[in-house]
Amino acid sequence: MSQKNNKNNQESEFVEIFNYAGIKPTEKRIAIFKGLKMAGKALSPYDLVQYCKQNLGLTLPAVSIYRILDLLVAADLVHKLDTVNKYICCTHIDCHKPHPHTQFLICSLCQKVEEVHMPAELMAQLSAQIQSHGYQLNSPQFEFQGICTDCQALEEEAASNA
Amino acid sequence: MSQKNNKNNQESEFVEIFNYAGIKPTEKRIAIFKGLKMAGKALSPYDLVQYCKQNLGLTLPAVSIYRILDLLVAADLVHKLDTVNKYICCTHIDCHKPHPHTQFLICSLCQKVEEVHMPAELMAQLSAQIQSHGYQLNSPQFEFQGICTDCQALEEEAASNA
DNA sequence: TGTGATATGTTATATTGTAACATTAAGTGT
DNA sequence: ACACTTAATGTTACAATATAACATATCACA
Repeated sequence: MSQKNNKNNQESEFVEIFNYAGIKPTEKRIAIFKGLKMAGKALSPYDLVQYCKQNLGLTLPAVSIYRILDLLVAADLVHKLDTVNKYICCTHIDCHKPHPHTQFLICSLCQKVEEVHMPAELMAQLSAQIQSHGYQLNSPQFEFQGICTDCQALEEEAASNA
Repeated sequence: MSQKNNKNNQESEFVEIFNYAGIKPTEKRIAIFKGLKMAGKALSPYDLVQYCKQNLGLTLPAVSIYRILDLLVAADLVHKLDTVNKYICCTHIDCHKPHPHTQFLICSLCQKVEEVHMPAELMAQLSAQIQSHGYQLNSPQFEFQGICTDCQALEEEAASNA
């Protein structure tokens, strides 16, 4: 099977995902989604402009990126990380069902993002607490800031040198 | 006791707080801190420019606000809400001791912020979970987005009218 | 009172985000 | 195939946010 076929398979996979999500699979939308998936980390809209230009040879105006990202977020194919104003590809795009609470761990130094799963019970307790204070969660998404293992190691190294 | 004396008492209270926090109690710093306290809600740096001009008759360049806010945050007199890029006065400035985990509930519609206290055990479990994924929390602060009771009511009203 | 350190102001500019409108492309019915 | 409508993207302009580099002012202390 040639590279071209692999590529086409991937493209058609995206088309399928878009169709399932109920949004039209246009060239630009797929490119942005693909870029975000390829990048494997959270990107800002302007990061994506760069990424698409360098890695996909596609020059898009920032405005289009903003618009398309909004669309992808609304379709739940992409998550917006409010704490850092970046976007990340949903890891559940293959399981075609609404997914439960999503928790993101964001490294405040290198900005690496991990989508993790915490015990459902713990998240339920947390939600209950928040609701007991009168707040209704609008999205089942939590973002937590921390320092990832890599950056912890770097920090320790720097400290021992100083 | 005259208004003037009340004001002076308040000012001197601020001076005391600043001294305790180890930062010099300059006029501008106190003004910004006071403004944030008076406002009683989270403000962006540019919001604060407006607020100080209108309510304190003090015109400060945004740059100074940024700088002073950074300082106040470092001194733990003010919290920065990363999710909304706003600042809010710490509610514990009177208790002169390092305070434990702080949780903020932020209304995603009206931006009202409440600093709440959740069960220490729940927060400990949450921290443990986050750390078990290799992330070390850099600040004991959680921000949760939701819709406050007031805005919930407004939404229901709007829905019934439609 | 002079002098170094700290605090604030000025100017300029980078970055991020949106609004208003123009253009292009894609469907739809005849 | 044709005109016609709608959706998608691009262009331009600009508002809002944030920071960098440097200038000036203020304070503390010898």
